[in-house]
Amino acid sequence: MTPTPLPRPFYSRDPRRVARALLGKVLLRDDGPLHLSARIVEVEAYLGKNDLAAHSAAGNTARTAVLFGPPGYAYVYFIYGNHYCLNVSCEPDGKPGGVLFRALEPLTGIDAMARARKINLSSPRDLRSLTSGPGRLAQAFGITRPRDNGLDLTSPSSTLWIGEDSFRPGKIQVTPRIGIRKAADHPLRYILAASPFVSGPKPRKA
DNA sequence: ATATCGATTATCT
DNA sequence: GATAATCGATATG
Repeated sequence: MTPTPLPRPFYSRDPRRVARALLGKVLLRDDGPLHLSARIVEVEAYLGKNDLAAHSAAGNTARTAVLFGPPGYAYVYFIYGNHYCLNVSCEPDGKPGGVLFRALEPLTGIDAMARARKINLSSPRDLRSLTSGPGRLAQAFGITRPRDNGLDLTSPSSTLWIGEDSFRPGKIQVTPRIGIRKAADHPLRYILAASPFVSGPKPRKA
């Protein structure tokens, strides 16, 4: 079943509400013959105000302009000299805010994702390593700043967009955000508690 | 199993 | 000049 796109008003609100609502939705790459899709299982909210960890805290610059623009657009940044990470802009035009995609569950195009990640899928059989982590999922989807920053994620005619199908998420868990030094104590990370594709060490039985 | 570290560059101070 | 919304490799228990 093909997902239907999420409209712009979906993103035109507080990033915490967008983050929660995005869990269980689907990220799609449609680029010529390439068709990838994966379910969103882990996200983080970055607030426009009172959030020192957000890139928008440095003001509206060439780098962060998308975060200050209208909602529903891709903000892609480059970090640690190695990795791209994907966000979607939130809040109405003029107000910053965004949601970072931290982990996905691969649905279709798994072989192409493995190729993009340079992972041999046969022996470790570890689907988690494809899209579990913000840098990993960006690599699996071929997301870069030059290609994808500023794309409209509400339009299926974009090569990258977000849709919903009939999936209904189970229990949602909220934790502190990962990998930040500033404002590390706020509970702004949202995960599907039942998903084995959440980033971090492999879940272990109690 | 956890801990530490190098990679490599855009951005900000 | 220092730091960063990370990852993968290596070292150590």
